[in-house]
Amino acid sequence: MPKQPDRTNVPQVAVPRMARYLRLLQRLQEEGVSRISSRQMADRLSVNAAQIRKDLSYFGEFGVRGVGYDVAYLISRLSSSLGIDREWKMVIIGAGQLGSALARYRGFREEGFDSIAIFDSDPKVIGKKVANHIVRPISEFVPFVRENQVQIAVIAVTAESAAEVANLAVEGGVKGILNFAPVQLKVDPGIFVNQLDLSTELMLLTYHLRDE
Amino acid sequence: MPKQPDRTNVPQVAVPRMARYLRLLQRLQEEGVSRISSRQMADRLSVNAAQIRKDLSYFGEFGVRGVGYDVAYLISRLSSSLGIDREWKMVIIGAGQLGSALARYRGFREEGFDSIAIFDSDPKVIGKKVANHIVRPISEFVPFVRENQVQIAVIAVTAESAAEVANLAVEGGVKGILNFAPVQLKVDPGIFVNQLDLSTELMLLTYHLRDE
DNA sequence: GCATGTGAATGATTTCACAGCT
DNA sequence: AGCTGTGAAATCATTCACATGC
Repeated sequence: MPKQPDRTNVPQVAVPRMARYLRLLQRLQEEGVSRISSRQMADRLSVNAAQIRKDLSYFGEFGVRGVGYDVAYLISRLSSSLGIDREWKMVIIGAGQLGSALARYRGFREEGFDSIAIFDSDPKVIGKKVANHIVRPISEFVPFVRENQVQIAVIAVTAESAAEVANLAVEGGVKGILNFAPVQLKVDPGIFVNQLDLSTELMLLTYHLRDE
Repeated sequence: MPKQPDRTNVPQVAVPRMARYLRLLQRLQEEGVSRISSRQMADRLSVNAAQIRKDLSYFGEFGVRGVGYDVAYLISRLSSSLGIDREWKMVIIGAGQLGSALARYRGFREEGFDSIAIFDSDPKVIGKKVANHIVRPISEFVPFVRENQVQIAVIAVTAESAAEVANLAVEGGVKGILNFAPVQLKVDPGIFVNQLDLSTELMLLTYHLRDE
């Protein structure tokens, strides 16, 4: 009987690494590579080969001993493990600079993330066209999200409005939030929030650079 | 003799947490709070209070026993620990949607990050105005960065051009790179790269949502 | 009494090293 | 011979619990 991978003991930190592996594999496939070893992947990513093998093993046995991994097969299994083997419906809240840029970003659609609407509360912005979507008033948000079974909301509003907007998202039944506003959101358990703060990302640089 | 905090044994993961603490403290200061305990901070951030104290202790002794931390003082010490107690000169490469949005983002300047120029290779974009800067041709990049002692480059170009652009950045003497392109950059040691991939951030959500 | 700062204990993650398969 | 998958060892990080000081 084949061992069933148990998702409960996947280390948190392994998940973003899996995404990086997938990125590399997609690139390799474009380059025409059809088979690869953990060692070769490790060289390209500057990580330890055993770590790659162990990370993959949390999700299943994808390789062949003595041979390596089939690139196409591994892409398909990783995509499935990361949940991007299907389309996700996503809306963007905040049609400012960042929200508009996100709405237009092609990389999302390529990975199965489909921005189906963009919302704002500013009457000056509502009705304008952003990336083949008309900016909708935030008042339409909850019914829209309910009706269209939207699973993901991307919050690109100011720190002041973010908490309020997050409540609407939860009210509408959204299951995951990617939050660019620099505030810690408090949401119901069962709703997953990924907090992304661009200034914080720059601080990671300055921390390392500060005394050179 | 006071113990000197030894930066070599600061856990990697503590650094982004420090940035979160700083964010909270800035917010508390706006709310008029002047003193806080690790417990109160822990409650607001949903983390363990001992972790906050230990993280802070990697950088010094900032609190008073029996009393807590002075918010203004802790902000100043954290800012210094994270290297944002001064202005950083930054340029943006890529004047597409994301690059333009980043150039206009006000949050950067508030934390001391000063975008002093934006570059692109597309003649259709060069010369246009983005957030009070004229988009400059990439050919001017290396001399500009050298002359102005730019320390940080933000890469917001396609995956295809990113490696090339990173080489230019290093050639110009940039010390830190924030890379939004979904490729692993290989740069000289001593240059610090923070890789930020927006699709990957969404995958963190879908991983958790995939079977609900 | 109250809250910090920190060794010591626990827990998590990474790396090693090798059995097992091709 | 070459490479995966994985227990066991080593390393790294978090939490406990309490001495120390206000």
